[in-house]
Parts: sequence; structure tokens; C-alpha cells
Amino acid sequence: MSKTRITLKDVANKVGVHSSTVSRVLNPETRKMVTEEIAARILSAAAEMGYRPNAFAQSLKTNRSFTVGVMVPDLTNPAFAPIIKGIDNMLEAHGYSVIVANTYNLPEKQQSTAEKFRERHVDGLIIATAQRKDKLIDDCRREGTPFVQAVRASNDTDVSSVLSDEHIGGNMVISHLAQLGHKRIAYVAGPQFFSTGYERYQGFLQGMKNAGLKPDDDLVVFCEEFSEEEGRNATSKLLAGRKKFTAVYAGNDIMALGVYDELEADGIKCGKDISVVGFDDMPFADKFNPPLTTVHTPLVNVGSEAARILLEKINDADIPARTIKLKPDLIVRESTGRVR
Amino acid sequence: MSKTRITLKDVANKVGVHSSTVSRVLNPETRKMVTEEIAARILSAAAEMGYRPNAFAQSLKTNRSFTVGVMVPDLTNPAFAPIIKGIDNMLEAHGYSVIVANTYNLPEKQQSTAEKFRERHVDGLIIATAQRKDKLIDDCRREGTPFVQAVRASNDTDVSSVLSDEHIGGNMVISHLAQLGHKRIAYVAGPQFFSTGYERYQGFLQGMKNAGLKPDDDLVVFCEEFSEEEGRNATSKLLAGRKKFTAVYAGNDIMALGVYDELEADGIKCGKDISVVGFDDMPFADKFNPPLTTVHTPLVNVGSEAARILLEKINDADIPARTIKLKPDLIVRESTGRVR
DNA sequence: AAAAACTATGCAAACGATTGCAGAACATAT
DNA sequence: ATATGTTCTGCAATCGTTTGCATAGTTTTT
Repeated sequence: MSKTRITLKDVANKVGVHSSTVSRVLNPETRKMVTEEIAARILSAAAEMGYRPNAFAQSLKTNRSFTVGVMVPDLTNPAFAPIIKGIDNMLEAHGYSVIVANTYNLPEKQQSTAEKFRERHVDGLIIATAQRKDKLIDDCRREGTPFVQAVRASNDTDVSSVLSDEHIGGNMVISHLAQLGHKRIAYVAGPQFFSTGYERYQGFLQGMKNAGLKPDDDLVVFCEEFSEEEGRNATSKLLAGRKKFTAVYAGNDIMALGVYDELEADGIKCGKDISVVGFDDMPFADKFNPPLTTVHTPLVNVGSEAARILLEKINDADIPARTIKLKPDLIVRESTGRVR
Repeated sequence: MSKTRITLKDVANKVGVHSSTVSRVLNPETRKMVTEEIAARILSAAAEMGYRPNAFAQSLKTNRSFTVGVMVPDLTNPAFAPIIKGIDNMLEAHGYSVIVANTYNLPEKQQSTAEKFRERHVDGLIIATAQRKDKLIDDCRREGTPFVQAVRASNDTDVSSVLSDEHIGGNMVISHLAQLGHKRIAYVAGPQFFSTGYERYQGFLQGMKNAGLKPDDDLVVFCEEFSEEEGRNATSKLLAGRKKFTAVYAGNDIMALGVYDELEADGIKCGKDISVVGFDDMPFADKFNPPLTTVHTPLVNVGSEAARILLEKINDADIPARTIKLKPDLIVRESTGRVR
């Protein structure tokens, strides 16, 4: 059925002009080069015949694919879906398609998908998987590939990224807890090789300072990954220690869920006996038991801003790197309460 | 820095052969055509120079893009992330890239992304947005585009799809509820223009029959979309009616969440006073308050099976359509209990 | 009215691969 | 030794665009 696709030449023949003329008409940039009347005839013929440009031929010639690659650790992690949505919305509006790949936090997977993206000649990359020191970032810089980091950033200075302001977040959390009378606040830290893990921890430290509280090293435990399980382990360590605490602040919502579990298993009521706060405000955080007090990161905006910056970079390679920190909000729900 | 890309000709020159020879060596299918020794030299030269095929040139010539388009209603809906993950894993292993697009359940958006996919010459489509009567499906069939439907299916018979067996699911739910002594079971139905909405409703009806119960039309309310809000509205209608019920079965987990809200707002304890069950077992359904009894659909498998079938179809256009129904499981949690 | 300056269109060469065909080189059969 | 058959490799066309250049046609200038 779907006979051969219509090409430039086909519509050229029909109208009785050369294919290059058709090409010029169809490209807004060069439309004005050709007579109004011919242009009109070409346009209507193209529409009538249902002409669709062949993206390969175009890309081959122009060396632009109007495609960007997005790397996330795991599509299934609810925090990343909104980011991709933001990216997709923005890019789509500009005629780009996005190719998503999961790296599962595996460096070799990251490497191989970078390779795949290169083969497909993506015009740029959005990277949500960067570690604080990351080979991929080095490579991209060396090769001059346009890219921007989202949510997580490497330590490099002159690269673009859009992040949540983790320090502000930390401050808000601690001041909220302090206001409720909490002094002995435990911190369940995410992996320190991710900027999110590191910066949030720094934010916690600074928040404590600002609140006039002294962080207690015995009440800080570092996790190897942002997972429920690590959240549980950390909590059981905390519980096993002899230091008392009235609140625990987790590196992200998923870990907070692990905290819930372990506390619950110990017969401790979250939000009553011990306050718990997370970070991210992932979808459905308001449905947990109890609804989780957390720092809302505007994830969709992180995605769309990252996309916007990438577009700028793609269209003008000389544009200077830029890093945007989006203001987070504290969302108070029932997992935090006055200290008893 | 990233000087000009290495082409076939470059490595041909280096080795002192013609580019076509290099092409043959690099393609496993034609490798045997050329002398071992030359092949070896070409291979090592290619590796050394870091040759990467230009996907556009390849696609232009072969008319295969090794790309597939995936349509979902909303990436942000937690039920779809696992599906995409399954698709991606399977396809990636076969050298394909996936382009994802959200249609937000808007027919015109669906249409335009189909257009976009056509332009990009995707080799096939996975459609998770189909309505029971769907123009897109008609179009694809007419054009002979390889595609498979995932989760939702149109009414058409000879098209491939991979679904959850909604009837079995319904049976399990009702028999579980019946066993707990529930007789007056309300049903909050999803949109009937989606197969999921329709089939699940049929499954409910059949489940009731099998359990020897009589469904009460006054206890069935149809929703316009699978949303929390619709779940709330439906519940308030149910509550307003004079018919009593001891359990409510919702068309999916998200709607069940709406049921929770409204019941709660009425001072009714879910799982105690009234049992509620959902469908899908979306991520974190076990974290809700109370943890939700629901039908677990193997979403990742839905994705990977859909991808597998699509690959078959792409590689052999004559392969007959196939529809797979995956067995769901009932996951009993705390939102259901013995009738009081 | 001829020269100069534009305009609008066509021509043809790319882009980087794949692939049918042809011919060279060599092996085998007669 | 000739005819025949096999391998192997190169040639060149092709996929569908884009785009610099040439040219025919038109307008402006003098």
C-alpha cells in the first residue's frame, strides 16, 4: 500500500520545476528566494502529494540530526520521569526528538550509550547521571559535544548545568525542624560521589549551623546509593547507636521511605515519635504513610531549563557555560511534628 | 578538537583498498567475501582510527533506521515507566534506539507524533495509547507500518498486542473480596473507550458472576479518565447514593488513590470500614496508606514482549499478528479486609 | 539602447554509506 | 594449453537532500 515515499524530485516533476527549487521553497530560510507564485504552487503540490522530507538525507547533508540524547540512571525512578517530561516538552516544540537511555549508574553503560549517541549523531546531550568526577563529562568537553547536566553535576566549573539549590533546601529543612523543637537531628546521606549527595549533606551542615545546632557525626550515616534498602540500613545503624535523635533527614525521598520502614519495624511512629524529612518531592510523596515532608524540587523545570540551555548551546557553540540553580520549596506534611 | 569524523574512505585509504571493501569487512554479513588477511588489516585500522559508521548514510541507503517510536499517554504516569524500561532493554540489546513521545491522551497529539515518527523513518511503533477505535491504528495498518500495541488495544482483530489479562485480574479480585465476605461491591470504572477500562469492567462483571454475586448498576460508576480526581468524584457519587457497599474496586491504582481520599474525607477507614482494591500495582503502591491491594501487571514484561514481537514483525513483514495476554497476580495488602 | 546589476531558477557536486556488476587473478577440469 | 569456474576486489550508481555556482531573464542605470 504505502508505495514509495514522495521525494523532492516527485513534487518538482509535478510542478515542473527543479528539485532544488522545491527544497528552497520548503525551507523557510530560503523561501523568499523564489517567486511567490511558484512557491505557492509548490507548497500546494507538496501538501497534496503528502510530501515528507527524508530526515536521513537532510541530516546526512547538513550534519544536524535534530535529535538529542538523554541519559538517566533509571527511567523507573519516579524523580526522573518529570525531568524527561520537561526535556521532551521543550525539545519537541523546537523540532527535536529525544532518545532516552538508562545507565543504571553503571559507568560502562554510560560509556556505551555515549558511544551509541555519537553514532546517531545526536546534536547534544542532557546528562542526569554525572558523578562529581566523571569521565563522560571530560570526554564531552574534549570533543566539544554540546551538553548540559541536569540534577547532578560534576565538579567541573565551566560546564552548563541546571540543578536544585541543595543548600537552600537543607536550610529550610533544618530551620523547619528547629522550629518544631528538634535539636538532635540525624542525617542519612546519599552517595557523596554525586553532587546531590554531597551538596545536600553540605546543606544539612550549613542548615545546622544557621540554626545554631551542632551536627553530631554519630548521627550522620553515609549510604552507597539512593535506595530504600540503604535508607533502612542507615536507620538501623542509627537505632543501634546509643545517641538519641528526634528527627531524621534523608538524602532523598526514596531513602526516606527506607527510614519509614525501619522506624516502623521498631515500633516507632513516623511524624509522631520521630520526624522524617526527604528531598525531591517525588510523585506520590503525599500518599505515603504518613505523607512525607520533603523539599520540592521543580523537576519538570529542571528538565525544560536544561533543554533550553542545550538548545542555546547547539545553536551557538560559543555561548558561555551557565549553571542555573532552581529554588526548591519545603513541603510540610505529616511526617514532621513537634518534638516530644 | 573533534576534527572531521572518520569515514569508510579514510580507513580504505589508510589500508590501501577501496571503501567498498572496507564496508564489506565491517558488515558481518559480507565479511567472508574478503580475504582474511585484508580483513584483519582493515579491522585493526578501523579500530585504531576509531571509525564509527554514519548512521544517516546507512539509513539513507538501506532505508532502515534501527529506531523505534514509542507512544505513551504520559511518561510521568508511573505505570508507563516500567513498560518503557522493558521496551528499551529489549530493543537496545538489538541495536535499536527508542524515541519516546507523550500524547497526553490527545488524539491530535497522537497524530502529530505519528507524523514525526514517520519523518524520522522509525522502523516500527509501539503504541500504548490506543483507544478501542483508533484512527492511528487504522492508519498504521493501511500503511503497513510495523507496530504493536502495549497495555491498551484497539478492537481490531489482526493486530499484535501485548496486554494484561484483565478478566483473570477481575476474577481474582472479586473472589478475594467474596472470600472476605464482601457482597455489595462497588466498581469505579475507567474510561470505556480504552480496552483497559472496558475489559476490566467486563472482568468485574464476570468475576461477580463467578462468585455468585449480582452486580448492582447503582454501584458502578464510569469515569472519564484514569485520574485521582475522577476516582474522588466517583466515590462521592457512590457515597451520595443510598445503596450500601462494603468494598470498592477501582479501574486502576491512581483512581483507587482518589477513592482513598474521598473515603478518608468522609471519615471512613480504608481497609477497615471499606475495602478498596486497585489495578496495575504501580510503583510504591505498597507505600500508600494503607498499602493497596491490587492486581499486579508485569509491566516490564509487557514492554519487553511488545518489543520482541515488534522485532519479529520488522524482520519479517509476513509474520502473522499475535496477541499475548500476560497473567496478572493479585497482591493482597492492607486495603482489603474481612467485611464488618 | 546598451551596459550594469539583480533575480530567479537550474545544474551538479556533495554528504557517507551499500551493492549489483564487471573484471582480474587464480584454481580446476578437460 | 585452453576452457571453465571461483574468488576476490574495485567501479560506479544510488539513497534524498542541500547549496555554491552558472546562466537566463528581467530590471535599473546611464
